[in-house]
Amino acid sequence: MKSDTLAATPASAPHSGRRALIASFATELFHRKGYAATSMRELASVSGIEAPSLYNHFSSKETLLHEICFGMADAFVSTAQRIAAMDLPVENRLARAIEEHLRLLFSDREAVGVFVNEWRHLSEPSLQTFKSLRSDYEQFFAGLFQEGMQQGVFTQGDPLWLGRQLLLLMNGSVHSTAPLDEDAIAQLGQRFFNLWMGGVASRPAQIS
Amino acid sequence: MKSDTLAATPASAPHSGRRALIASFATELFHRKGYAATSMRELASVSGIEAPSLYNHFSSKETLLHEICFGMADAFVSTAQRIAAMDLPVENRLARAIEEHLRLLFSDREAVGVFVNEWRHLSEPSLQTFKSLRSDYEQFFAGLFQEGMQQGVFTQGDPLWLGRQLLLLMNGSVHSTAPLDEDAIAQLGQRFFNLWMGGVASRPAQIS
DNA sequence: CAAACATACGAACGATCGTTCGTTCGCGCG
DNA sequence: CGCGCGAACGAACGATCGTTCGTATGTTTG
Repeated sequence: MKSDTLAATPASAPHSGRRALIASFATELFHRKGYAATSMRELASVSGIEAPSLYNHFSSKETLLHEICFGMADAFVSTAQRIAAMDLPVENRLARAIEEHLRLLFSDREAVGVFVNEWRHLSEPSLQTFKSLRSDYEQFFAGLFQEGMQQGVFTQGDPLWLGRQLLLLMNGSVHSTAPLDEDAIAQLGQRFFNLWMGGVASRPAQIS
Repeated sequence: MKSDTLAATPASAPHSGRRALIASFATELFHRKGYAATSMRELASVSGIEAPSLYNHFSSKETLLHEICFGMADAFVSTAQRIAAMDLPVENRLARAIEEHLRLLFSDREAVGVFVNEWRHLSEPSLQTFKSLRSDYEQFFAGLFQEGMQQGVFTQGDPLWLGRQLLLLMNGSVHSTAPLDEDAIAQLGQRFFNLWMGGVASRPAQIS
């Protein structure tokens, strides 16, 4: 019947990246409309199938969110571990951390948007695990600032506060529209690094 | 029957701030769980009434969101206009803008959280109006940076980018747990101002 | 060729959604 | 006293939610 025409397209991609495709559609929807406001039927619609068929690829709606959030979380922490192991001056490690964070961020801005804004819809115990990973990553940045302060490279302050603020700042880039190429990302990293290290004043600030 | 006991409590507050109370409960729920994930029945439950009774005070769920978002938006833009009219050096106006923004932010962190994160669930034409107000506020900060650059007080850069980043940074404080008193807010303002003007480096950054 | 498997489907489940309706009840005002 | 009105309620509406089930079909494997 209609299976000749309808099944033709799916069959043309035997067991190909259909699952990954659905995940990327889900990422876009979760990012643009939010997890709670996205229905499985809508996800199915943009995926070109019916809602029940989604469950041949993912066991639940939350599984989709889980994969997106933990996929990004794992990428961030493993990058952090790689940089932490580098034998470089602390300010260079910070510059590297900024650049790598931005690189990861711009590799999939929508996934990062979900990672940043929708993780709270995870349920236990995943929620606790996620928070733990997130805390690890914050601690990595805090550690850089603390180390820099001990060496006198950075001015004194609350390292954890500085780390969180820096992450907050960079993550804001998920809202930008245009994708950035490799060079533009490196330049943006410089921009963040310079702002963070030197501020915006032409001379040291002097206000009571 | 039960009306003797049930109606007693509501009657004790004749036509008092019931409406405002519901709005504040809604703010807390929208902030903690998100607009889409908050049901009218849950809001009614924490308000101590049944769901249909909510419609004696608000004509729809979105009306609640509308009031919260535009309440904050109006407060922010009117503050901006007040500061813009001040006869002060641009860096002092920036410091004032930071402090007043934080003051407003900490006057109701939950409402700001909704203002920042849940506005996208507004529908047209409110959505366009909101974006316009938001843009006005960003332009106010961008204007400060641009003015500072023309005077040579700030280093050159993209003023709109700087403005958005600064707002992003400050708005992150909605996630902090503890409320801050007047002095603590002023100190935090100084902290932001110093970070923004002078960065974190003990000496000017020097990395290729 | 047949059995097993992956993947799609329509139908439908119970739950919950935002909201409407008709009604009741108590308070304040004439 | 009586009358209206704000504010509450239970019942219920249609819609939509995430998900399950039985089934059909096409591909892969033995």
